[in-house]
Amino acid sequence: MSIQSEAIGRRKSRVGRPAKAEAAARTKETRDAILDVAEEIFSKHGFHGVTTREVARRAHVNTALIHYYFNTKQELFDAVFLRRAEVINAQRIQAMDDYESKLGDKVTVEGAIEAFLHPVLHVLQTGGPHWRNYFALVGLVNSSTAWGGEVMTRYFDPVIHRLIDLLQRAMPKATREDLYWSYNFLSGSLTLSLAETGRIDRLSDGVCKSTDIPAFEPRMIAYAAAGFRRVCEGKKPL
Amino acid sequence: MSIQSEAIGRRKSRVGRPAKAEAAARTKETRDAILDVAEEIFSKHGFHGVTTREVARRAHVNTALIHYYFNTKQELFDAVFLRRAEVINAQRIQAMDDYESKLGDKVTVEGAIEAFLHPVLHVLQTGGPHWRNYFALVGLVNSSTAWGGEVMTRYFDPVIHRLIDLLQRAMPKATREDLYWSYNFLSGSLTLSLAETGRIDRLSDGVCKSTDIPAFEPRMIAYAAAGFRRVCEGKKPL
DNA sequence: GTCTATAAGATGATAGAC
DNA sequence: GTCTATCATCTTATAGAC
Repeated sequence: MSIQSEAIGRRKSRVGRPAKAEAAARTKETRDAILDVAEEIFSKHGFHGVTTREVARRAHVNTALIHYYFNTKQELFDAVFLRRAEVINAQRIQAMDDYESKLGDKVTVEGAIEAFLHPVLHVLQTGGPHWRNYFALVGLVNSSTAWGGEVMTRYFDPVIHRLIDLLQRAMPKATREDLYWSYNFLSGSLTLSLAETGRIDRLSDGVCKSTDIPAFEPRMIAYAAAGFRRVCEGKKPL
Repeated sequence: MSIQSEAIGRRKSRVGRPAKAEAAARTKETRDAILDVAEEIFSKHGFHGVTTREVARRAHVNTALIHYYFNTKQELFDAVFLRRAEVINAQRIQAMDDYESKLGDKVTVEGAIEAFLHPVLHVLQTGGPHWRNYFALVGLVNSSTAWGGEVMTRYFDPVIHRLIDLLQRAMPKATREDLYWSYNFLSGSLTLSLAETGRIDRLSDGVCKSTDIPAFEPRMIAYAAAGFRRVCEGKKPL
């Protein structure tokens, strides 16, 4: 933000700078308002279930501004997806690097999975509704035949491969095939929970709440770790 | 089909019946052609990503016929979802009933999950592309915030509760909360795989194929059963 | 049951004033 | 940067002939 305004300010004399900086700040506010609204309704209704007019209306912004800032609806969608992916991916890579640095050859399946999951669950619990909307969108995209394969690959592959490498170190005899299949099960469990459809709330008649991260996290880690171990280093044949 | 044509035939004399039967058969063919096409493209692009014109075009049918047979686009979608749900749900309930009758108090976690999964995987492998499309649609709907909670509850709750009861019998000390959370993890793993997004194919660089049921089934059962046991009857605290 | 024609409205996107 | 006005097209759905 300050970098951008200084770069612009350079063209004019010093007295022009505060005004420029204010304008740049307002630009960013408008852009973010559009992104936040788009994120929310894309996560509920998918790409085709959202109109640029609806985004504009809810962001209290003129329809033409959507195209001024993002050109097309598709590019708006991509911008929504990318914005938080960059942030969370860096955190997850960092968490896994830190964990491996600390444990070395003593990395465990539980530890690896926790390092992989925790940044997501932490921001879900403390990051406010925007992050909840974002991860609901990730959950939806991940299960979509038209988008899931390509988009998820584009944005999330490096993080996944970091996890697979860690797990391979925890289970040196595991085959790549077993690791990838198991990861697919983990991914499904995680993204369905992120989608927060309220399904488990209805199914359990209120016993479980889809937004209850403290109930979710330890169970998710225990369930996935036990599953990985059984598939990747099980004594009995499958 | 034969029941329907006889019911219609009753109104006219015997000579009218062959013609009536033929007309009824053609009606059913047209209806099914529309449903099959709708199923295919709904599963790829979701409710809003499909137009009734596109369904009509691909089914080689006039646009007005969509509305003649199904009234609205929403009712067409519901008909697509219901058609195979009835078939597969009956099979799954039957498989779990048979399993419990045979094993009685000796039901196992693996056995219960297999009875729950196998009818789905069997029809996926032997039922042709229509069933693949159908389950991809179920996977998409299950992760959708707008549809997932309500629609899945409406169509699939009885089957799930039958599984939970079986698992409770296999693990008498398990709490409802642990059972429902674990089921949610199983559900995510299953529906992501059903969605067949090609994600695992890309991620594993071809080592795993999302359509490879014989590779999927034993791993899925082993992974889920180990997860359930760990969460629902784990000795160590989570 | 199947067709043509069309209503009635929404949609993504742009041009051009300010 | 933000607005108004508008284009060209597509959408669901229906009326009415055959």
